[in-house]
Amino acid sequence: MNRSASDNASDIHSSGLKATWPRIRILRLFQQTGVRHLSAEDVYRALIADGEEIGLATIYRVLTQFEQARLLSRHHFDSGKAVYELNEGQHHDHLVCVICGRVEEFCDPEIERLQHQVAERRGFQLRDHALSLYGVCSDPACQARHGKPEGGD
Amino acid sequence: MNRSASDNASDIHSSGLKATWPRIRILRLFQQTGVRHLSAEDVYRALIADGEEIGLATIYRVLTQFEQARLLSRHHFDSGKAVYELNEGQHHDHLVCVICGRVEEFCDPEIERLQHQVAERRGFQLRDHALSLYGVCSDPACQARHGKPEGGD
DNA sequence: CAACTTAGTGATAAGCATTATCATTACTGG
DNA sequence: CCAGTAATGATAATGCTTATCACTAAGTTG
Ligand SMILES: [Mn+2]
Ligand SMILES: [Mn+2]
Ligand SMILES: [Zn+2]
Ligand SMILES: [Zn+2]
Repeated sequence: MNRSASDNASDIHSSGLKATWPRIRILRLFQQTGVRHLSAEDVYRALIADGEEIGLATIYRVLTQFEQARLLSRHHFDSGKAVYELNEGQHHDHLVCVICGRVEEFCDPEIERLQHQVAERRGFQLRDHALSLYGVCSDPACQARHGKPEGGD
Repeated sequence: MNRSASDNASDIHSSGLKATWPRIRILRLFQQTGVRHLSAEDVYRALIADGEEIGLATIYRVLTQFEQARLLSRHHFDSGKAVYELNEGQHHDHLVCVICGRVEEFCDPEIERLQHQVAERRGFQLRDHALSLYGVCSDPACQARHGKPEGGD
């Protein structure tokens, strides 16, 4: 389950990047299956808390490189900051709790199919899509703040 | 089809806001059915080009107020800046051309239904959702830049 | 394994969209 | 028309992200 530092180095190398210590530590952080979705700031804090001395600029640079290398994928939920997660191949979309921020993942093949159908009908060559559902999660503490059903637009 | 300044004033009043000149002009701009989806900067430029002297801060403030009043709705496509459109009641989602930026609207009741189903299964009280499809639109100029099918995440 | 070459790093400045501040202006109700 | 308060506009500040640049270290070569 846990991968070694040299495994990480290989992954980084095969993306055409030097296996530097910051990159190894950042990749390892995403592989340590804790919270899946991390912002640049989250990554920074986690590494600082772990005794590393890595600059925030490096975090941003490496996250961008890892995204281009398809090691990570990026999402923009409503928070205003980008979040990254380990790219493990299978596509999925997200449910985000508007109270506690919890993120759940789902994949609905029928929704995927219908999206392609919509694009095709309009003559669009589909490249990507973003689907996020926002609501109140099943946590009683979140439900307590009475969740009214979907409102607007 | 075209509504008068006093109609605009009524809409603004019934949202509990003073019918000021900047607000009337901003609302009118969205009602002049041209480009539906405008950023704060777009609105600013359009009004300046029309001889108005309205501050950018006012644009931002009024757009936020109009969104809260449900006169406008806001979206975050991949551009990094928020865009607003007239809220005419019926919900819809968006297809965005990654080459020319054109925005087309669609509404697929089946996708909507499946979204609710997903939320329900997870015990989420659905509040809102954002679905945007990104691709190359049917414009030959855009198609010319060979659109590969959907790639990633 | 040592010098070399160049990419990578970290501190910090800059950029960009958006929001806060505050003195001045202008709606609106009376 | 006037008072009172909300709104405006110039500008500073914020928050996230990217650019700059001197210094460091990964990888390579002999
Ligand atoms: Mn995910
Ligand atoms: Mn729209
Ligand atoms: Zn929650
Ligand atoms: Zn196009």
